[in-house]
Amino acid sequence: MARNNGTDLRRAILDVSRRLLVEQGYDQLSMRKIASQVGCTATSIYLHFRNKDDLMHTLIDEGMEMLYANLSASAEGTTDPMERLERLGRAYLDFGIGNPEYYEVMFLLHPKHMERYPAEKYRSARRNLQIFAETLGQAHAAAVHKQADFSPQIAATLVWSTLHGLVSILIAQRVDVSVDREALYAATVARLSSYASNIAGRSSHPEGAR
Amino acid sequence: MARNNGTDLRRAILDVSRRLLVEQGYDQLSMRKIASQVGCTATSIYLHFRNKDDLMHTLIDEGMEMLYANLSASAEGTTDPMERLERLGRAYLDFGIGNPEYYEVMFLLHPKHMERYPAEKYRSARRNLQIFAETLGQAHAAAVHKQADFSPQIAATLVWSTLHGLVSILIAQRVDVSVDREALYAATVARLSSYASNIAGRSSHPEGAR
Amino acid sequence: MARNNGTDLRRAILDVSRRLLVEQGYDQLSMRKIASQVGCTATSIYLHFRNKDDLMHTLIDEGMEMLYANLSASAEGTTDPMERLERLGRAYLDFGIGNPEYYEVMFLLHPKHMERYPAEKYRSARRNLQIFAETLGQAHAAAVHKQADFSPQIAATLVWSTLHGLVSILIAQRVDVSVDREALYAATVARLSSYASNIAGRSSHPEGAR
Amino acid sequence: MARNNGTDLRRAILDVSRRLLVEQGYDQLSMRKIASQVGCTATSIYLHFRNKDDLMHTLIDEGMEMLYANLSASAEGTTDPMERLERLGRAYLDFGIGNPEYYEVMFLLHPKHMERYPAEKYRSARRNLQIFAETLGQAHAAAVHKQADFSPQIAATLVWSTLHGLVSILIAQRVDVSVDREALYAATVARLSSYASNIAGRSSHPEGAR
DNA sequence: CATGAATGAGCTTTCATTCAT
DNA sequence: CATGAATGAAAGCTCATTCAT
Repeated sequence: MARNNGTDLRRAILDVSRRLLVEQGYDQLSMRKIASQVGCTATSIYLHFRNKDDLMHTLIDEGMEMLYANLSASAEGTTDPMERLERLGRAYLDFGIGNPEYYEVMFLLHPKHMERYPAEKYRSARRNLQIFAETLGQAHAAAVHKQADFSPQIAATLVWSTLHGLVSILIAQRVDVSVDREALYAATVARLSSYASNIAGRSSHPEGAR
Repeated sequence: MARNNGTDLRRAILDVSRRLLVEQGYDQLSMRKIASQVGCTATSIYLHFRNKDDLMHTLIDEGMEMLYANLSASAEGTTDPMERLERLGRAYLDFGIGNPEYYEVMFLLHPKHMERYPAEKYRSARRNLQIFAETLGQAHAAAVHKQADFSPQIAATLVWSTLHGLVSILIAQRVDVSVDREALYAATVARLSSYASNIAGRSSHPEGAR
Repeated sequence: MARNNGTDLRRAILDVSRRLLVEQGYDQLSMRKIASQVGCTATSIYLHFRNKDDLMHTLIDEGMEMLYANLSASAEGTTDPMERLERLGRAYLDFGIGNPEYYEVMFLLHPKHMERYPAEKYRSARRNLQIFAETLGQAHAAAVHKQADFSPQIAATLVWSTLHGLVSILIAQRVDVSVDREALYAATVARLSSYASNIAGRSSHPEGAR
Repeated sequence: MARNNGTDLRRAILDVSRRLLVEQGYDQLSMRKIASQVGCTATSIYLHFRNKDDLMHTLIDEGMEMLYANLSASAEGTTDPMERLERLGRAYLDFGIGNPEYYEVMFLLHPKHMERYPAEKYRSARRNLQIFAETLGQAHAAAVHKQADFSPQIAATLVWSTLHGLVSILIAQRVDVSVDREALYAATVARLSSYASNIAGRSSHPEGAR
């Protein structure tokens, strides 16, 4: 109630918005509700954000940061590319499943709903993709002298697509309850390595196999 | 304005709804907008659909039927499980990319937005999943006498998750324009076979294993 | 479903309307609902009633008839004016409490809601009032040679007002649950005789008696 | 259009609502109509009242306060219970006839139409009933050492029922124009004392008391 | 920096009623 | 005698946003 300054209010608005988003979903989120939870007037929000879109964009940016932080942390302390990759995969899945409504705004919300969000901003996802790409590149480098089937960028996109596929069918509650979540998790993460393999060509199974 | 009969109007409402859905997104879709595009009154829609949910559900049902038809047709004339699997995969991707409007209601819409849609209806997706599961099972049978890492049901879910992942990041326009779509397609479809492999254990990479 | 002729349909509409009225109240009553319960189209109702008001008026008329029948029956077989009066009172209360929604349309509905109901029609209540007035007159005659404080018409209106007062506070659920209904009933009915007394002047507290 | 402050608007909304209520009846009363009469937008009403019910409840509360004030004032300066009772009766009738709009929401509206009005609130009528009960109790005390036929609470309810009966048939315009209003008034008020008598047993018919 | 008041557009849904058949 | 299709009006309510203070 007593607030020091405007920065605090901005912070409070963002925190409340994120919480409401996570708790109630995007289309339950209104300026009025945010204001009432923050303890200010709806009008005050406009002092800190140009409009609702601006607020959402800031939220998305923060979400991307959070995800990036999670991914970075998950990979720390490991240099083995394959282990890194699996850890990154787990971290991504954990983030998505753990913050479903947030994830929804970040990745599932139709751009048409967020018309004024500058297209390039969505590509802040790119940095999150980059961390995968780098790891895949390392795996490629480790396996050496083999031709790639596709570029690291494509490999990273495929990794993402795979992870995103799992996250989103889980979020959307489309998976039959009888299916074991952990099995899906484990299998999905385990398969990520094969994308690295493909960059490196079949050679990454090879020496041992032969 | 002049319309032959009620069936036409019903059809027109469904078509317009789909179009608006993909053009403007779910929460921009209103009975009024539909009506205005169709060229009738909002009230008239209620002559054909009990309410907005009913309209959506019909859309979902139609989509599920279409998808099923596509999948069935794609697999016809092939008995080789691996080829079947790839064809199914292609068909799924084609459907999703080619009918983003349908796909959006069918798989991207959060159930929270469609509260009154009977849970069991979402499982009409199950039939579409089943067709994958059967094919995976055939592959398993073909590769014989090896333990499965996971059940056909899980394998099918993973296949779906993989396909859905690609479809939805494409629909949501989250993929960098510089990335080659066909490469993503090809790589994704090519990987589906590995799910069959895993059901059959590593033996399906036969030569080295033996 | 199979219906003989139009008279039957008219009858069915009225019966269903009355039932719906009793069960769900006036403002839940719509032409559509009636039609659906009757098993015909809303349009068909208009073949038998000019509009909703016309239907309601017919219903009110029937209600008045019912009430009149109840009152008549209740008084049969008694010639003692005082006993007749009490029986009439009971019958009125029973009708009102037993058909609250019906009673509401008949006596509580603001004329503004039923604008086109010819004012004189409301006075079909008059016949119901008349039966009270007659009984009060008989009591007057029995007590003889005393001046009346007010006319039988006024006495009847007062009787009605008293009964209506009780019925309507009960219907409107304004009476505290701790109050014994039967005590209210009994006291109200018992007091009706005093209206007769007043017509007959104080003499009916028979000076001769004391 | 130009308005000093929000209190004025709130007041205006309440006043207009009452007027429209009596002019057109409850179910013709809409937020839009109120707004248009007040000269503001329908939305503005929601700045002062949570919803339509809230508006109605405020109206009821105001009415109850007014009635209580009138009753209190009417009885001031008299200690004789019988005179007090008659004055209270007059005051009640005057209020009802004089403020049919208030009276309608307060006592004629079926709770079904006002679903969300907390049941206990309707019992704010209790305070108004209490003032009758006390006066009846005083009469009982004055007449002493006689058994009551019924409790003061029942007596008060009967008094109310009697008064309400008259008010509501008058408001609903169900009384034949040829009937003299003042006669109804006078007779009704005069009869109230008999309720006190009954509490006190027949002893209040003085001959026994003497 | 913040607010209270107000707005206009929009929402889904229900209604009584009409008209061509 | 009955229908299916359609309508225009209206309902209660929520929304993002603005403006004067």
